[in-house]
Parts: sequence; structure tokens; C-alpha cells
Amino acid sequence: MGYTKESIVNTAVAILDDQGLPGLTMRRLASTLGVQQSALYWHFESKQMLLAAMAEEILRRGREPAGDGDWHLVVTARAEALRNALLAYRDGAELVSTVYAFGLGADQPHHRFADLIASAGVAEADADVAATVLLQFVLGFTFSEQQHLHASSAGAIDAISPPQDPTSRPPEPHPFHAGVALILDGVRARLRESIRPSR
Amino acid sequence: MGYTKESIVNTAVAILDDQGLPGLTMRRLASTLGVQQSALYWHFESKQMLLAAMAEEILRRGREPAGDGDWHLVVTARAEALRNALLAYRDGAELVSTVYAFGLGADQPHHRFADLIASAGVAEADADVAATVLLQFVLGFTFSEQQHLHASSAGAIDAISPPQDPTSRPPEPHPFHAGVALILDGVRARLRESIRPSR
DNA sequence: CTCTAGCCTGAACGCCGTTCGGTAGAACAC
DNA sequence: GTGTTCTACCGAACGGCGTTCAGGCTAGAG
Repeated sequence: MGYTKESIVNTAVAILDDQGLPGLTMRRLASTLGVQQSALYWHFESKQMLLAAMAEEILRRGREPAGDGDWHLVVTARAEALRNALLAYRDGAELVSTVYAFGLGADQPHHRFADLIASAGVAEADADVAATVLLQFVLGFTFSEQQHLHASSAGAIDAISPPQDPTSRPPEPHPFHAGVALILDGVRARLRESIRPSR
Repeated sequence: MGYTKESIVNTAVAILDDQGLPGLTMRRLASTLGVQQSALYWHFESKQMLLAAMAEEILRRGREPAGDGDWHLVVTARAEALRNALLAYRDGAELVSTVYAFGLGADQPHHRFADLIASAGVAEADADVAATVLLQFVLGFTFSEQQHLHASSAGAIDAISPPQDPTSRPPEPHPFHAGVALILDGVRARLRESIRPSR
């Protein structure tokens, strides 16, 4: 008995985290495991499949139990949890959004969002659209964020914001929250529409 | 006098359109131009820079003059125009969204959206967030759309939808429009807030 | 004791982006 | 009209990549 799919994925995620996505090559993964490259192809059909499994694993690790409260609070918390999951590993957002965009997996977040919004009383088709909007925003925003974050080679995930000019206004919300809030305002409009079920 | 940057980009876009992004290699581009690969590096510092120029070119070709009418109609038209621009070339959405995500360019759409929304009466910071949401949706949605479109190897951009069960309801709006509409409903909420200028 | 299935080795194959010394020819200086 | 400089390219390589494939070793089943 040799390596399992899971142990390979774990090692791959570790390499991803400190070498970045371009540094994650089949050769490096194999030599880290102490194995020939060709051995990897016994466990995974291709690198793409490995990447898909990695995306799934990163999402799995970041999963949090659904909270309770008003639906928009729950959705907001879920969006934030997803963002944190993506930020937890170097190039995590790029990996997950690529896997998702190519239809290779990582679609649980979409379904979670859609179910949540639907159960708030939005028609199913609208909920699906809303979930798409929300997910694309989270993925795209976090991707860009992580890109710049690594460009400036910062270390911590949630760096303390620099000492802010204390003359001014109340704690301006993070653009991420503002984006989620804007989308949820749009969802609220759909909610009102379907209060009296027209069909 | 040999090739210009523009003529190279034009050829590259043509190759992209019928070979796809993975098929666009420096070797193929060079041999199509009847030139050694190394010659390309006199014109472009790297392939990334070439891709950035291509993204810009694709956006430029798809540009349409701003229409008039209510702001949300103008924004909707712009979003649709952007989507069409991306769909006009194979893997166009992937190319543009990648270039944009890596901060290599293709950021005019963002600024256009932001300006438009701001001039509708939304505070600048909110307009910027709304533009981000909108742009990420258009890019992500179109990327996925184009992926599946090519997976089923359809030819035409706007394929006639298959003969739809005629028993049913009014022309259900395309999910893309529904997404844009949802976002603009969110923007409308911001608009109401700033009707009485608080600062 | 043999057979088979699971897991891995070793060596290649055909690509890829990029680099670097060299060079024909036009443009320009004197 | 000779010398120099700059533009635009050639030719050949370098190191790396994902992937393939025939073969071999080991452990458990019959």
C-alpha cells in the first residue's frame, strides 16, 4: 500500500501554499513525495484532475456550519467564510476559480448559495442567478485581492489595516462587504416581487 | 520596416480565434508570420505582454458608443456589449478575464462602468464597488458560457435556442440579463440612500 | 507455488517560453 | 562616400513542462 489520493492532495496543497500555483509542478510534487513523476498518473488521470481535487479539499477545509439568523446575515457570513477559505492558501482563489470556471468541480459553493437564497423565499431561477452573481463576485474579488496581496508579499492573511487618519468618519466598510451587501440588496428586490406569488 | 506591434496582435487574435488559447503558442504565431520565434521578443517583452495587448485589442474592437436613456438601460447595454465583445473570439472571455485578474490591463470596462454608475448619482466608493460586482459577473458568466459553448462545439455565437416547449410562459429572460438586472436593483438601493446628500 | 492486481520505476517524447550572439540593411553623421 | 548606429530579425540553443509506456517488484488470493 502506497500513497492515497488524499495524502497526495495534502502534499500538493502544502506545496501550493509555499511555492504558488506556477511552482506546483508534477516533478516537484513527485520528488517531495519521494516518487517518480509517472507514479502520480496512477492516482490522477491528469494534472487538471489533481487541481480539481485540491480545489475541493481547500473548500472542504474552509467549510463552516451554517449559522442562524436573518437570511442575509447567513449569506454574508457564508460569503466571508468562502473568501477566508480561498485566502488561507497561496493562490487558493486562482486555483478554485479556475477549476470552477472550467467546470471541473468546486461547485458546492454555488449550490449552497442558491439553496440559501431560495429558502429565503426567492423563486428558484432567480435564486440561481443571484448565487451566480454572488459567487462570481467572491471568486473574482478574492482572486484580485490575493494577487495584489502577494505582489506586495505581505505575510498575514488579515493584516492590521495601517493606522488610519483618525480625523474622519465611521469605519468605512471593506469593499468586499460592500459588494456582498449590494448584491443582497438586489436579492431583496426579488424577494419583494415574489411576496405575492404571481404564477 | 517589418512587422508592427499591431499587425502581430492582429495575427495573434486570428490564431486565438481558430485554435483557442492553448493553441496560441509563440512558435505558431511566429511561423504564421513567417518569422523566427525570437523575433517576437523584439516586439513584446513576454507572452504575457502580448496577451495583454490582445485583450486590449479585443475590447477595443467591441467598443460601442455610449447610448442614451435611463442610466440603467445604458449600463445594461454596455454590459451586453462587453459580453458580445468577449464572445466574438474563441476563448476571448478567458483571455480578458485572466489579463484583468492579473492586473496586466483590460481595466477600461471597470472604469467605464464606475463612471457611468457614479454619474447616475451614486457615491464614488459605492459606484466603484458596483462596477466591480458588475464586471466580475460579466467576466465570470461569459467565461463559463463560452467554455460550455465550445465544449458542445457550437458554431454560431447566438445559436437559435432549441424549439421550446410552447405550452409555457412568456420569454423567460436570459440568465445574463437577469444577473445584470439583479445587480442594478442593488445599485438602485444605493441611489435612494444618497438622494439626500449626507456629507 | 503460481497468478494476478496494485503500485511504482526509468526513460523517454514532444512540447513550451525565453535567451543570446550574430547580422543584413537602412539611416544618419561627417 | 565612408563609418557608425540602430532597427528588425536569424539560428541555435537552454531548461523546464505534462504526459506516456514498457517493464518490474510486492503482496495477497487460489
